[in-house]
This record gives sequence, C-alpha cells and structure tokens, in this order.
Amino acid sequence: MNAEKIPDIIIGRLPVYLRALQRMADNGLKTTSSQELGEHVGISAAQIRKDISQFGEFGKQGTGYSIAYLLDKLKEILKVNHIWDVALIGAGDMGHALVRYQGFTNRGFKIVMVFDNNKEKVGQKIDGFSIEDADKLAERIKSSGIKIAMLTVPAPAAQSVADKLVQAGVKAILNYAPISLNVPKSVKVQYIDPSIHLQRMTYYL
Amino acid sequence: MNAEKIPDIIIGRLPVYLRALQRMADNGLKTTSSQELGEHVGISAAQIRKDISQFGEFGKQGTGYSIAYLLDKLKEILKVNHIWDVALIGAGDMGHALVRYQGFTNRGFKIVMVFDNNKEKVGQKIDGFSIEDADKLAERIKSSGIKIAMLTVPAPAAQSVADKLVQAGVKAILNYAPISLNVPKSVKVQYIDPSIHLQRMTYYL
DNA sequence: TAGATTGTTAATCGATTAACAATC
DNA sequence: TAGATTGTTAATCGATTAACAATC
Repeated sequence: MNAEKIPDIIIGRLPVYLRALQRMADNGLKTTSSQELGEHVGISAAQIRKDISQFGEFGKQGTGYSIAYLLDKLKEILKVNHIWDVALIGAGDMGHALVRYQGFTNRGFKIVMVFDNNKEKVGQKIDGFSIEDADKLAERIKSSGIKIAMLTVPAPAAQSVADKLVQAGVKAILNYAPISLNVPKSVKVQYIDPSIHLQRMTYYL
Repeated sequence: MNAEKIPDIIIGRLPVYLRALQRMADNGLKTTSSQELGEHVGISAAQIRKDISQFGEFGKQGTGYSIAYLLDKLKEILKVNHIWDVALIGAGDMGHALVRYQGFTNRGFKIVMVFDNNKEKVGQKIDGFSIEDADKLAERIKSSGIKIAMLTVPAPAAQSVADKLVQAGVKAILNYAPISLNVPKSVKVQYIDPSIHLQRMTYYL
C-alpha cells in the first residue's frame, strides 16, 4: 500500500466500488473490468483504474480484476474486513428505522447500543435491546471502546451530544440532525439530511 | 443571475448555507459575514463569497450580508421558495420514518403520496394518509405532475421502480436503496446509504 | 499469437485560495 | 473618517481525462 496521503475524494468513491462489486459477486460474477465497473457506478474507467492503483496492482492486463480479490482488498483498505460496533443516539422514528435496518449486516457495522434522553423511553426495547439513558452515554461508550456513533437527535441537541461523543473517544459520527457540527479535525463527520439532498436537485428542475 | 453554467459542486454547498442562515435567522440574527458563515459550516470565507457571487451581488462591503435577504435569494436560486410535492415509494421502516419526519416542513418539500407493492399494506394509513398500490404509481404520478420521488424500497426492486418513475416524469430521485441507479442524464439522483457514509470514515480510524 | 485491459504518464481541466481595490 | 468586508482577479493547487507501453 502506498504511504502517501490519499485524497479524501478517492476514499469517498471506494465504498461505491465495494457495493457494486459485492452485487456482482452476489450475482455469481468472477471478474470485471474498469470499463464494466464504471458503467455500473457511473464513473469513467480511467478514474476507476487510477483510484484503485493508489493502493496496489490488483488487476491483470487483458483480463481485468478478480471480483473476490478486489472485494477483499477494498474491505481491507476501508477497514471493514471486521465488524465495527456502533452506538446510536436518539430513539425517535429515524433511530428506530436504523436499528431495524438490515443494510448494515455484511457491510461492516452493527448497532450495539441505543440511547435516548427521554426517561420514559429508557428501558423500552427496540428489536431486542434496551434503550439506555443518555446520561450514561459518555461512560458506556468510553468503557466499551466504541469509535463510531450515529446521531438521530433533534437539531438543538446535536452539538452537545456530539461534544459528549468526542469526549468519550468517538472518532466517526454519522449525523442525521440537520445542523453542521463543530468537532476536532481528528473526528470525522458525515451528514445525512434529506432536505439538503433534495435541495441539491431542485436547482435543476 | 449569471447565465453561465454553475458547477454542481457549488450548487451542492448552497443548501448548507441556506440551512445555516435559517438557523441564524431563527436565533434572531440580522446580518452575517462570509467569515462568520464559514465558521458555522466549515468552509473558507473566500469560497463562500465566490460561491454566492456567482448569482449576484447580495452583500455590502463593510457590513456583510442581510440574513433575510440572502435566505430569500438562496431559496429562489434553489427553487425552494415554494413547496414541492413529493412521492415516497416503499412503506417499510425507513419510509415510515420519512413520512413522519418533521424536517421537510419549511424546507420546500411535502410528501403527498406513499406507495408500496405489498397488497397487505395497501390501504393502511400512515400519519393520516393511505398507502397506495405501487401498480398505480406511474399513472398517479403522471397525472399529479409530481417531479420528485424518494425511494425506500429494497435494493433488488430499486432499478425497476426508478424506471417507472422516470417514465412517469419524475426528474429528481432521492434514493435510499443501496444500489447505483441507471437513469437518463436529465434525471438527478441523490444517494443516501448509511453504510456508504460509514465506510467513508472507517478508512481514517 | 492476437486481443484485451491494466497501470501510469502527461496534458487538460476545474476548484480553491490569497490578495486587494472598491466601497459601505 | 476609519474599519470592515465584499466581489473579483490572478496564482496555486488538485482532480480528471486521454493516451499508450506493458503484459496477461
């Protein structure tokens, strides 16, 4: 693997390649080419080759890429060749939907704790495990060594919860609250806000 | 407004500015500067000024931007100064969460139809309105003139539903299914896949 | 072998930043 | 006025594409 710094924009495309390759594997395909993969994900073949080649020589001239091998390599690069425990904060509708979501299985993640600050919800069960008191969040996350959290609390609460998560050692936050979070540079944040995504498209309508 | 083509990457930042400005307005602030706005959203002041200046001269030297005025202008540019009707396809957990989501109000969107292909779900109510039969999707969307859809169906069904949506005149799809969609260039797609977002961060852990 | 496809280089294209005159 | 901040230009930086030798 290349020791130089890989641009974040390339890292951002790798999960998309991974998802498409997994789909091909599920369909029983054994090999693919940058051309074919590119058609699936809507990215040029040249760019796919360039992206992949940042990490090693995983293809073969003439025949392309072994899907199984490239899958392994991408999982290793993205560190999803093992399962990450994830904490979820906010047991509202969105939190419930994420707890029940089947799409984390086989993609490297598992929700193992759910918190809410509403005392009436604490102790209730979602899909088998109990909602815990948000007051215990820092302590529980720190002692369990969890590095990834998903934030599905209302916007006004998001920053203060994020501060606690950072304090507890969380290094990656998937933020569903519609607000930009202020965190140290060592902590990564990804944003999911359906209104933002929709507004990105209405310009073109 | 500038007639030249605005890069998509700039369009993508405008909703983030809009969200931050709305928050400032809600907090009673009247004016802001590119510096201050930049600190809120994590973008350089120079870039914010450059982005905004693509569309006109909305600021004043010495005092910055009127928040109310810039909000109006951004809403106008993004065409969210009126409410768009949205169709939702897939009444699973995620679909339910989106129907109940409060975050579309005041941001330009309203879900007005929900479809599912499960005949047992058809006719059931979510938050006051009935789940409709997915067989009627094309017809209903076409006759209502809806241009925006949210897709919360399982991955294997997503492409064929997307084809029907395109056929029915939909021009913007917010896709929650974990698969890249193939659509004509005139149709915009935005992707929300929590596993993809998480995998984008694990590289750095 | 002949055909296909990689990995990589160089050229092009596009985005970001720094700096500052204009001006509120 | 003096200070602040915009809009814009030029310089820098970074990403994408095209092309092709290497080679399976």
